[in-house]
Amino acid sequence: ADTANAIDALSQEGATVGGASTAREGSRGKRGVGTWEVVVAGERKKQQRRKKGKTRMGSADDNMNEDDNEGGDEDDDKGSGERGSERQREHPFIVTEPGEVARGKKNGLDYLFHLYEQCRDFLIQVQNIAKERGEKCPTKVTNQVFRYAKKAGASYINKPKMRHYVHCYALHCLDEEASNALRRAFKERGENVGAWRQACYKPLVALAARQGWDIDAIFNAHPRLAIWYVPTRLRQLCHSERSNAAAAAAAAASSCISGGADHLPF
Amino acid sequence: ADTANAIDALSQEGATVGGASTAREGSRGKRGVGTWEVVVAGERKKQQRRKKGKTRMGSADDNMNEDDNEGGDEDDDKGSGERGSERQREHPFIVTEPGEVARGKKNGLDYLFHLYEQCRDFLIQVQNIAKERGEKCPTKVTNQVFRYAKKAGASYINKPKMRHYVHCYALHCLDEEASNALRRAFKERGENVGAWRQACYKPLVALAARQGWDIDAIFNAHPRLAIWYVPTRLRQLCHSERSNAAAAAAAAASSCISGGADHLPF
DNA sequence: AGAAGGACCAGTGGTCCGTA
DNA sequence: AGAAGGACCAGTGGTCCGTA
Repeated sequence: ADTANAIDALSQEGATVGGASTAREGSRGKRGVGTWEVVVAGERKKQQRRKKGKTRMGSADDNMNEDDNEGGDEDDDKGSGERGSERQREHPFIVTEPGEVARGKKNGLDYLFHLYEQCRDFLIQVQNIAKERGEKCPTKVTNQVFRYAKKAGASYINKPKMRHYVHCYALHCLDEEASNALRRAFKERGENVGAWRQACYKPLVALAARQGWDIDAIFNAHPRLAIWYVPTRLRQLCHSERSNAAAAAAAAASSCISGGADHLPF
Repeated sequence: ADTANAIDALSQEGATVGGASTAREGSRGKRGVGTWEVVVAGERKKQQRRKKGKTRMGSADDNMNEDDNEGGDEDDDKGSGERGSERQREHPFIVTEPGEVARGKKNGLDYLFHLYEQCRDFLIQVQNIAKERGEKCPTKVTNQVFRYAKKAGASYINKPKMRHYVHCYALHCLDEEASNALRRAFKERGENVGAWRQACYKPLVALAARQGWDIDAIFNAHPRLAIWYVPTRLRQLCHSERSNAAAAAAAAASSCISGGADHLPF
C-alpha cells in the first residue's frame, strides 16, 4: 500500500525533475521498481566501476544472468562518453510531508523509505537464488544484498546510508501516523534532515516502552522491518530509558513503602 | 533426560579414569556441569594462557566476575608448578555405545554430545548477560560463546571440534534411535570415529528427504539444535540429493508419460 | 554548515593444515 | 594412520571521516 503510494509520488517527481531520464529507463525498469531510479539517473553521471583484482565466485550475488553489465541493450562502461567523470552523489534528503515532491536537487522522505522497500526486493531475490542453489539463506539485508543491489544497477543504494536512517523507516513502519505527524511538524519548522532523523528516536522509544522494551522483538514482529538490523543507537536508547523507568518505578515504590519522602530520598 | 544420562555415564568414567581429578573439582564444579570436566582435567596439564596485546572491552564475554582467573580459591597461572608445560590435547574420541564408558586415554560419544549441551549452557549465559546490558543477543553458538567458554575454564571446548561433529549431534537430537543403532553397529565393526562421523550424514539426509529437504527448518524446529549453524557439508548433501531425487522423479514421470522406457532414456 | 558514501577495522564463520 | 585444535582467511557488521 505505502509502496504504491511512494511510487506515485515519485512518478510526479520524475515529471518535475526529469529531462534526460528516459535514456536509462530501459535497463533500469526491468526490476519493476524503476520509476524512482529514473529520476535520480537523470542527474547522475555514468559511474566508473572499480573492479578489484579477485573475482569471487559461488555466491548468490554473482552470476546475475544478463542483468549484470547492462545486458548490452544500451551503452556500457567502455564505449560511451563520460568515461573519466566521477559518479555524482545522490541529492541530499530534505524533510517532506507524506506524498510531497522534493523540488530542486533534493530527495524527499517518501523516496528514502522507498529505498528500504527496494532493498527488501533485492533481499528476496538473493534469498531465492540461495534457496535454488542450496546455499545458506540470509534473513537480513547483509553486505551480500548491498553488493547484489549495486550489481543490479542500483548504485544509489549503499550500506552507510541505509543503516543511517533505519530507525526513521522503523517509525514509518510501526506508527505511520506518528511518523507523518513528525514529518509535517519538522517541515513546518524548517528543520533539516539531521534534526528530523534525531527526532525519530523519541517516539520509537516511547513505543518500545509500551511494548515491554524488547526492540528486537518489535522489529521482528513486523515483516518489512524484520529484515533490518536494530540500530545500535536505538538499542542503547531503549536500554537506558528502560533503566531510567525502572529506577523511577523503584523510587516511587520505595517512597510509597516508607509512607512519604523522608526516607532515603534518592 | 539424555543429559542426565550422559552425566551418569561419566561419573562412572570418572571413577574409572580419575585419580588426581578432585583437585580442580572446586573451581570447575561451579557451573553445575562439572562431572565431565573433572575427568578430563585429571589428565590435562595446567594450560598456559596466551594473552594477546589488546584487551577488548564491553561485550558479554568479558568481565565474568570472579569465575575468571580461577577466582583465587586455587593456584592460578603464575605461582604454581608446570608453568612452562604445554596444554595437553583432549583424548581422541572412540565410537562407544550409548551409556558406555570409554577406557584408557579415550573419550566416548556420550561425552561428545555432552559438550554440545555445555555449549548451550554457555550460550544461555551469554544471552542473559547481553539482555541485561541491552546488547545484541546471539541466537547461535558464535565465536563469542566459544571465547566465553574458554574464559569460564572450559578450555576443552573449541570451535573446530564442535563444528566438526555438529551433524552427529544433530542425528542424536533428531533420531536418537537411529543414532544409537549406528553407534552400536560401528562399534561392533570396530570402525574409527572418522568412519562413524561420515556415516552420520546418510540417515540425516534421509530424514530431511521425509521432511521436504529444508535442513535449516529441521534444525530450527529442534530447540537444542537450533543454536547450531547447519554444517556446509550437510547442506550440500541435502541439496544434491534433492536434485537427484527430483531428476529421478522427473525421469519416472517422463517414462510414464511416454508409456515406456524407449523415449529419451536419460 | 549539513550530508552522502568510500573505505576502513575489529571481530565472524569457516576450516585447513602443521602438530602430536 | 587417525584425530585435535591453533591459527589463518575471506568476507561481515558497523560507522568514521575525508569528500563535495
